[in-house]
Amino acid sequence: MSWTDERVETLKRMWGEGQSASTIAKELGGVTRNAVIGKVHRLGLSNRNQGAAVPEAAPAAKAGAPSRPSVPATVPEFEEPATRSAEPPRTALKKIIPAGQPLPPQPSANEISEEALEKVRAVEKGAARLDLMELTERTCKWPIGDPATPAFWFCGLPVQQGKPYCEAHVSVAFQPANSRRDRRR
DNA sequence: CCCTGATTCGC
DNA sequence: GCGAATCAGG
Repeated sequence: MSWTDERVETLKRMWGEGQSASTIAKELGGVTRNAVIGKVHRLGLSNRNQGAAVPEAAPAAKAGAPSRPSVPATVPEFEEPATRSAEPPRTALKKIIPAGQPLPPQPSANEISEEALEKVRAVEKGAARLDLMELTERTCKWPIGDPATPAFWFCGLPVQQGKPYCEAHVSVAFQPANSRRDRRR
């Protein structure tokens, strides 16, 4: 695969949207996230953040391969804001959750088999208890606890292939239509 | 362990 | 220019 105009444009757009390199790579196909990152740098749009000019004294010397003349490069000068009455709103860029799926709906334990519920309980005791930041495409995204309290985490167990949840949570999240079908009243 | 972007350097 | 390997961090 090569970087056609179209592909570059997609790259620019997605990178601008804050998508991760790996996500972009998947979207484009035929390239790895490394390729995407490399291209991003070559295009000169590496810094999604514009204002962070860190002086950064060269840490130098790694044992293996210091062959860089280490050019300070052009550090764009930045001005100290004269007025600072209040904290800047620090309105961040919209961030997009890396994990593919949106957060799951809370379980409504209506027509779920006792067996499945039991399993879930057992699983939740041994869950990985992951933080939001730690969720990936392969970690169960089932929320446990009250999001408003500190005692809130995500299951985090290995997901079932292609699903956002682990096996136990898949079984309560995706009920077969037949089981809830023909519930007459 | 999974992920993220950053950097280097042979091609 | 390209991107795998590697680095550094979460």
